[in-house]
Amino acid sequence: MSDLLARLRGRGWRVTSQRRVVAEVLDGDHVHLTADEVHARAAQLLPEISRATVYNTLAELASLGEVLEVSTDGRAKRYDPNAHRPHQHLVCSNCGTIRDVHPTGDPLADLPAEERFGFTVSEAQITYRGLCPSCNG
Amino acid sequence: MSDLLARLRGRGWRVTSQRRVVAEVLDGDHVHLTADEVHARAAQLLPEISRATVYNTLAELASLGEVLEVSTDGRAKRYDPNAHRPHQHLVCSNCGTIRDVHPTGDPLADLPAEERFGFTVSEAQITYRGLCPSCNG
DNA sequence: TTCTTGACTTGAACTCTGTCTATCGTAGGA
DNA sequence: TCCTACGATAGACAGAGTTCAAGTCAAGAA
Ligand SMILES: [Mn+2]
Ligand SMILES: [Mn+2]
Ligand SMILES: [Zn+2]
Ligand SMILES: [Zn+2]
Repeated sequence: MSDLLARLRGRGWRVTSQRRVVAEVLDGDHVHLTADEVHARAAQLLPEISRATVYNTLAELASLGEVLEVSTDGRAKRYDPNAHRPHQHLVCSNCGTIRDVHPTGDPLADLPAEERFGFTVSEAQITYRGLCPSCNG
Repeated sequence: MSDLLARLRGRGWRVTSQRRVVAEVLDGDHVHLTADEVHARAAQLLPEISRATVYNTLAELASLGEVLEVSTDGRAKRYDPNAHRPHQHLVCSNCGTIRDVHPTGDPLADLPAEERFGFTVSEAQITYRGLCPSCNG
């Protein structure tokens, strides 16, 4: 995420303190925070940052392909900085923990032409569910 | 869906006019309505039906396994009467149309043990995305 | 360095989706 | 036909996200 700010500057973005702290909060592996979680952590670094700015920045980063929007349950969307290596998600049905996983093979290959209804299919999103070690008695 | 009411009666449910119209609205193939869409259609058959009753009934049907809750986007959950044959979903990225699809093979087989992080994995939900014939110029 | 300006940020009101609760109504058994 | 526990209702409430008018400031120009 460190050169993210450089890439954004290259695209003509103003680099503001708000955007810097959002980028900082989104650093790491297996990070899948909700917008309000991002806001809470950003506010520890920059107390006056507003909710609207966090929502705006996350939506912009997502539309540039710099972060992924992940909705595993019907609740709040989660924001994923691991946008440059394709992956899927494994979610604990009990506690909600999310891990990045890398299945073998091409998921699109399993959808035969007669099951495509004339669609141009470009992507397959897989959510694996189960119990994590802590929740699995 | 016609014998649904019989199954519910067998489980000790009271068969009310509200539950009848919800069951009627949920009949058909490739049906994936939101709760408020179900409410709107039910209200054409039974104008005084309330939003709360539709939400309650759908949640109960889902917990009995009679309908599926599907969340393909971060928006409203959709309710799927096709609960007795396992399937996945194909969604148009442009207009949101949803089709039931049946991929070949077992999706769980593609997740190797070293990518399971000690989880007991029981289910894989796949959302295929692309453009439907109408949206694909 | 200072000036200028349009992009960015803010906070509050607003929308959408879903839940809860107190009260009223009725399906179905006695 | 009567009883009553289960179900329905309206409206308040909550969580997630969006919108907007007004104020602020990053960064290029001079
Ligand atoms: Mn991820
Ligand atoms: Mn379906
Ligand atoms: Zn768990
Ligand atoms: Zn379409």
